[in-house]
Amino acid sequence: MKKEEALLKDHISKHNLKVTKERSAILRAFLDSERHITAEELYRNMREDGSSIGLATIYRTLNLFCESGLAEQRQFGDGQARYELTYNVKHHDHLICEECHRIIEFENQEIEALQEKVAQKNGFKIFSHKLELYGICASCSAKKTAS
Amino acid sequence: MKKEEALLKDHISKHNLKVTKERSAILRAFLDSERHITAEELYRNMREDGSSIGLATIYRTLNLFCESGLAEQRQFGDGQARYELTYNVKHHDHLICEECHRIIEFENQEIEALQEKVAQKNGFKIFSHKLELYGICASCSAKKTAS
DNA sequence: ATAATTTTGCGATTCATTATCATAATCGAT
DNA sequence: ATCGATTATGATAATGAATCGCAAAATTAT
Repeated sequence: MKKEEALLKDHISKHNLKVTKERSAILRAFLDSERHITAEELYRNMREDGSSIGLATIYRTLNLFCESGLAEQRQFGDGQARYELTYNVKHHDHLICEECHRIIEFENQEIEALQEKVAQKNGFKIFSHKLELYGICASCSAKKTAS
Repeated sequence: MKKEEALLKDHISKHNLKVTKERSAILRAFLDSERHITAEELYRNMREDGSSIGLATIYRTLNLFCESGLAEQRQFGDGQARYELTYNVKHHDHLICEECHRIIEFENQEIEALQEKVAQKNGFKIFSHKLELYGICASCSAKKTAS
């Protein structure tokens, strides 16, 4: 059993929930899918593979993944929530190309440390943060100057 | 005439738009209101003061403010867009208390510089960024440990 | 003032997400 | 394995924020 599956089952048993074939199937599909997927995209992917799981269940299950600590929900400003596996994944932030919508992950320990400093100065204890850099990537930039 | 009003009128005349009493009233109310206001809040504030301007017009006008460079729209993850005066206001980021929803603004030049460095390393040109620190403020923290 | 154009308010509409509810599946105890 | 209690599911309705369409009203250039 994969450790992601074990984590989910642990959360399920601790909260009097139930292991269902739908939840197992959605977890498998989620782990297989590209990062930063939306509920709709995951729904369509699974339908194409013959699944008959409903969209509401996808939403419910993705929320369950977030509650269990497997995943996190992100809002990149396009109106749809995106879900990302975060269990056993190093923390990182995002660079987003507004042209081709490519998402690059990065981590920067110096920035994290400075954030802590800012929080401390303001008497805050940080639980989470969101750092997103929006711009244009090298290849889109090249395409633009070419045209 | 305030410089905010002048900026808006400049944008209006450059785009063959029209100065209306609604737009002027919304601008006045917006400048008077607390920062990070939602369209609904601004709508309710104005209604309470006897305005009969419709909600759709508030939305349209706040978008106009953003297009004119007066304001910016922000998403703090509670599902409603918030609007903030940014014209003639120094750039800053946000600390958000998840307990009392207080929003503190801060600026940190070191972090900004590091962001540029990250972008450069990845071949990106940054247009904008979003840095939000979510946590609990000192007074809420004190209340919690007291109870 | 007139005509051309833009704006407004209202209600209808969209879109993502959640709630409802009847039926089905799961799980622990027998 | 079966039963009973509880939770999960799928379909659809409902929600809430934001936008759209349209007829009527307001604005601007002439």
